[in-house]
Amino acid sequence: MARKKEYNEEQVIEKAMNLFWRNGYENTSMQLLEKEMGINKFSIYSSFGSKHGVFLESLKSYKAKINFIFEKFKNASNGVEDIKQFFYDSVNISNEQGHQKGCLVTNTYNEFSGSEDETIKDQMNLFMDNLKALIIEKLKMDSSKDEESIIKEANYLLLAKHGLAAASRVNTQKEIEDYIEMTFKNL
Amino acid sequence: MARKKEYNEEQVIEKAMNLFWRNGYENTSMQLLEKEMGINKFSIYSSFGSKHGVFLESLKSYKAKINFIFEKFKNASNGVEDIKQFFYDSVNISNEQGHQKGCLVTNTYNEFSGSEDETIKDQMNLFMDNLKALIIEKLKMDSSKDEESIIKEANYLLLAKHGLAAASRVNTQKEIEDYIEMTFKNL
DNA sequence: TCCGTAACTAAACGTTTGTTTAGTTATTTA
DNA sequence: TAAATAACTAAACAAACGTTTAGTTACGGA
Repeated sequence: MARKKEYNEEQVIEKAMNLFWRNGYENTSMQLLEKEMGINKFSIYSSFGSKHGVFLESLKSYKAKINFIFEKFKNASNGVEDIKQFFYDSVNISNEQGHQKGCLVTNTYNEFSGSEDETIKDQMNLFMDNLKALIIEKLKMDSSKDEESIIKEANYLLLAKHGLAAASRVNTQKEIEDYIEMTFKNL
Repeated sequence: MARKKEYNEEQVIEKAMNLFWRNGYENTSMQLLEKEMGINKFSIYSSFGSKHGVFLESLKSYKAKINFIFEKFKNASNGVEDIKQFFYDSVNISNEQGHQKGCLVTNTYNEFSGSEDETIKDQMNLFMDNLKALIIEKLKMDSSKDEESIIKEANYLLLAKHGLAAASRVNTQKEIEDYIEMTFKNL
C-alpha cells in the first residue's frame, strides 16, 4: 500500500448520481462529473473505469436511495391503496428541494430505449419486472378480481407509473395529483 | 439566377424528419443528416441555416404529416369516444412499417424538457395547449359533466396521452391497447 | 457565347467529447 | 530513513461534433 485516497467512492458517486438524474447520461460530460464529484478524471477512471462505469454505480446508488419506498410498498397490506401510496411516494422523492427530475430509472429507460446498451437495458427490465410483480401481488389482495383483469390492470398501472415519472419532470404538483386520483378511479 | 437546386427542400426535410423521429435531436448528427438527406453540409446550411433550423422544419413537416388525424379529431362529434379514437390513431401512426418511434412532438417535449431552448419549448406548449382545448371541447359534449371534472379529466387525458406516446416506443401493441381501454373505462 | 452567380464538392475549422499518459506528491512498510 | 507504490495534477490524445470556407461546376440572362 501507499498513498490513501482522499475521497470516498460512495460519496462521489452520490454526487455523480444527482448529475445524471438532472441531466441524463449523454448530457452529463466528464468535465461536469469532474467538477461535481470534486475529483479529477484520473481518479474517476481509476475508481470506476469509464463514464459508463460511473453511470452504473450511480444507478446502484439511486436504487439504494429509493429502496425504503420499495420496502414500505412490499410490507404494506392494503392492496390497491398501497399502489396508490407508492405512486405518491415515488413522485414526492423527485420533488424534494423543488427539483424536477423525475425518476432516474425511468429517465434512463427512455434515454436508452433506442440504444444497443444491453447492460443498461437488462437492468431496466429487471427493475420493471420487479415492480410489475409487486403490483400484481397487491392487486391479488382483492380476491374479487380474476387473473385476467389483474394482468390487464397491472399493465395499465405500469404504463401509468411510467408516464407519471416522465410527467413529474414538467407538470405541476396539482396536475400530478389529479392524474393519480383519476388513475385509481378506474380500478 | 444561376444553377438550379438538384434537390427538393420538402423532400429532404421529410427524410431529416424521419431521422429525428427515430433518434432524437442530439443523437442525430450532421453526418447522418447528410447521408439520409442525400445532400451535403453546404446545401443543408444554405437551405436551413443550421441543424436547429433543419429540426424546426422537420417539426413542421411532422405536424403536416399528422394533420389529418387532428382534422378527423376536430370534426368528430361523439365526445369521449372521439378522444379514444384519437389515441388509437396516434399510436398507429408510429407503428407504421413496424417502426417504434413514438410521437416526434412528445419525444421532443421530453428531450428538451430540461433545456433552455425557448423556441422549441414554445412550439411544444402551443401544441399541448391546442390538444388540451380539443379534448375539453369533446368532453363538453357530454352535458352531464360539470366544468371542474372536465378540467380534471382533460388534465388526466393529456398526461395519459403523453405517457402513451412515450410507451409506444417500447411496449407491445397489446399492452398499449389494454392501457387505452383502461384509461377510458370510467369516462 | 460568355460573364455573373447560385449550387455543388471536399477539406478544414475550432470545440468538445471520452480516455490515456507522463510526471509529481504523499503514505506505507521494511 | 529510504525504497516502493498508490493517488494525485495536468496536459495531451484521437475522434466526433456543428459550422465555415476555398475552389469547382453548371445554369440563366445579356
